[in-house]
Formats: sequence, structure tokens, C-alpha cells
Amino acid sequence: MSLYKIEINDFFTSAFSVDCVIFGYEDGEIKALLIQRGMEPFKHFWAIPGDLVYPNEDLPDAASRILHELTGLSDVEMHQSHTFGSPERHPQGRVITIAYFALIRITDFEIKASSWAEKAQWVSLNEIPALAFDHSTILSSTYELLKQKLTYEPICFELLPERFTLNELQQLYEYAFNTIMDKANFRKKIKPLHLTPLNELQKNVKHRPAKLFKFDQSEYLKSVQDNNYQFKM
Amino acid sequence: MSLYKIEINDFFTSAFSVDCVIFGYEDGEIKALLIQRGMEPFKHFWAIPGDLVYPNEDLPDAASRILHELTGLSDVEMHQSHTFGSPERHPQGRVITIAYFALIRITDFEIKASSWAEKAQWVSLNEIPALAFDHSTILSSTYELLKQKLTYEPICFELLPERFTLNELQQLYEYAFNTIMDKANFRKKIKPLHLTPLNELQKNVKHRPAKLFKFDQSEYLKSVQDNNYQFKM
DNA sequence: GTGACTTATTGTAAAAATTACTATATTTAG
DNA sequence: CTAAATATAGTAATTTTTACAATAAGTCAC
Repeated sequence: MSLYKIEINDFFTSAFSVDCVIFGYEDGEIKALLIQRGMEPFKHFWAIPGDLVYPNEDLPDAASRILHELTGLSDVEMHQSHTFGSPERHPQGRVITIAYFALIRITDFEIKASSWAEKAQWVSLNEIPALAFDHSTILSSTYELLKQKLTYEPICFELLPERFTLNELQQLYEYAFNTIMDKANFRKKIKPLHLTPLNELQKNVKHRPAKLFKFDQSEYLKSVQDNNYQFKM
Repeated sequence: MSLYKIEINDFFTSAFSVDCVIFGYEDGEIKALLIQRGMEPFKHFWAIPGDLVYPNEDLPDAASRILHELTGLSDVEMHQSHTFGSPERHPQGRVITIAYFALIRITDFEIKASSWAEKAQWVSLNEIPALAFDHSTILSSTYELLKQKLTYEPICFELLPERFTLNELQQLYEYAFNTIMDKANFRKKIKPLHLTPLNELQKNVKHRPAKLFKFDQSEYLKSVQDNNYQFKM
């Protein structure tokens, strides 16, 4: 096809997909929700849940629909990550994919593979196998985005259980940033978040149980507006 | 078209485009490079330079090609911004657009409208007219991204002339963040960037001329590695 | 129950960074 | 030369960060 003879209809020969990178946190590790493909291409490969978008479907709607079809998840708020569009990324033609991502509490949802997904499973980021298409790249670049966001937005609470200890919070940051932090100083740092202390203690631990806290999103947003406060980890 | 009868080829009916949001800085204002469309749809409307991507062309290549065809610019390093894909955003069919953005020194480049661009012109962000398609949204959301990046990456130097005064640097931040800063404290804040002082002074000013500085990117990167330094404005 | 043990939580003082403001130096304009 | 304007450097009070110590409150073995 010569570039000089290309006509408008030659452009309308592409498809696009969304891929939903869902992060969770369990056993002190960040995990991603993966599916095993029951369909060619890359049949039986593990992959990020994603599929082609209908020609008249909006992207966020497609992301919700596809995530639900493949994994059973619904009511997950997704945000756009990066778009991947190498001409060779899909063996069946030109398919651009828009990556979305979300953070969820693993225990709040039930995973159930369906449609063409053979399995759906949480996989620790340390144990990701070879993935279909360019999904390894999509996953790692989206994880980088997540880490970046963790430094300037209090989104860690979307991963933690609703009630958490301050140590659990700290451990999540230590895991993500691959550092260790001073316990006392960490608590000072998160003071401005005004975490709500609960009349409830950690259970089933062999030592003094820690107090549970929760994060009040609306109070945080007020504080941002009123005091011009900018969260910074 | 029923969802149950859709076949694989029904998906391959979309096109996608790239839009290149090019920012520059002149006369104390951030400007965007816009073109006037000489082609339907939105003929004679102002727009972000962008066009359809060839079916076998990589996205970054397309961004460079299209920017060059429409505005004459070349050798501009672009980064991906956001992807816009509402089904109604393009009157001629389903067209997803991937926004790219770049920061350049206005005086280092010559703008020349060509191909189907009637005009190409720098427009102050305060004076943006109604734009074609959803380009107003694309421009404003990409500007938000730029402001976000300005806070944690020293990219302001891509907008300033190679040799600049400390006041010019400060004024750029003041413009972008819509604040005023203390002159002496600003200089302390940028100390870790190790700006290189030149044996050269500002010219044609009615007062004591300021010393010119330049930014050494490679030295900055070394400092990031060695000292684990994180720029923060 | 008692005491050893473990971890949670609070406190404190030194160091570093930020802030508000002052002082001085250097150039242009007349 | 003098006045005006601005660049640049300095200083001291305040706030934040850091490193570390001290205390409190539970669990577990007996």
C-alpha cells in the first residue's frame, strides 16, 4: 500500500482493546488479577483481563464490561494508564490497547472466571509468569504508574482493608518503595491524614494488638480544599 | 448490530489518530502550537496538530511524522499523555486519539504550516479559541499533566532558552502554579540542581543585568543516581 | 495471677530545611 | 556623581525531619 494512494477507508481497519490491570494487596504483597486465556491467540497463556471494544462503546464502559465478563468483578473504579500501539503487538491485525488500572481490596470481591477466561487468579508481582501479547510490559509500566501515584495521592487505602493498623499501612509503603522506615517517624508523617482511630484492636496476634484505624476520604478532601494541603509520602 | 452476532471483522472498523500538544514559553506565558484546519470536518477551526495513523505505523513514529507534516517541526521528543475515545468524538466514524505532548523552545524552531494545515501558530493558553473535535479537553487535560510533571521533574528547562536568568526560571513556575514566590528562598530551593553559572549577563535591560545560567541534564541525572536525590518544586 | 516477652505508642532532642525578612552590591539612567 | 532599580547574599526564627530512647499494654508460659 503506497502512502500516496491511501484513502480514508483504509484507515478504518483497526480495532482497539482495553486491558484492566487490577491490583490487590494480600499477605504483605501486591498482586495483580490475571486470567488464563481459553482462546487463540495465546491460548492457555496468562494475561491481563482485556478484550476488544465494541465499535460504538465508550472506553470506560468497555473496561467495566470486559472486566466483569472475564472475572466477575463489578463496581470497580478504573483509571486510565498508558496506551500501547505497536503494529506487531497483536497477531490478528492492528489492535491498539488502552490500559486501565484499579486498586481493590481482594477480600471484598469474589473472582469467577467466565466467558473465554479459563481461570482468574491473583498473582503476586514477584511471581508473574510469561504473559500473552505485550502484557508483561503493560503490567510493569502500570505498576510504575501506581508507585508514582502512591507518592502523591493517598490511594494506599484502596488496597488495605477498611480497618487497618498503622503497621500494615507502613508495610505497604515499605513493600512498594522497597525501603524500611522508622516506625515513630512514619506515624508523624501520616498525621495530617487524620486517620480515624477505632475502638477496636487487632485480633489473633501473639503480642499486644495494635489499634485499628480507618481513612476518611471525604474529610481528607475537605482538608485538601480548606488548608491547601498536599499529601506527600 | 446485535452484540451476539458481532464477528471479529466487525471490530476492525475503527481508526486512530495522534494529537501533538506542543508547549512553548514566550513573553512570560505558556503557549500551545495550534493549526487551522484546511479540511473537513471542522474546516477553518483551530486544532491541535494531529491526524490519522497509518494502519502499520507505530504511534511515536506517527506523532513525529504528523507533527512535521503539519507544522514543519522535527526532532521533537514527545511523550504520551492521555487517550480519548468517546464514540461521538469524531463525525466520520470511530476514531480513538492518543495525545502526545512535548516542551520546546519556541525560538529554536521555525513553524511552517503545510499539508492540510492552513496556518500554524503559537497561542497563549489564556487565549485559546474554540477548538475542533474534543481538542479543548485534550489540551486542558494535557496541561494539567504538564503542571503535575513540573512539580517532580526538572522539565522547565525544555521551555526556557538554553541560557536563562534565575528570575526567568522563577517566573515560569509562578506562571504555571499561579503563585508568587520569595526570590531568595526560590534560589535556595533550586540549589540542588547545580545550575551552571555562565560568564555572561542579561542584555538590554534598564537595570543591573542578571547572570545567565544553564541546566546540565547529565549532571542532574548523575546526582539522582549517586545521591538518590529527588527533585521537588 | 505473675512475670517475662513482644510490640504498640509516645516523647525528646539534635539536625536539617523552610520561611520571612534584611543588608549589600552592581548596574543603568540622567 | 547620584538616584533608582534590581541582583545576590545573609541571618535568625520557625518548622519539619530524623534518630533514638522511654513507656505502655497486651500475650504467653507457668
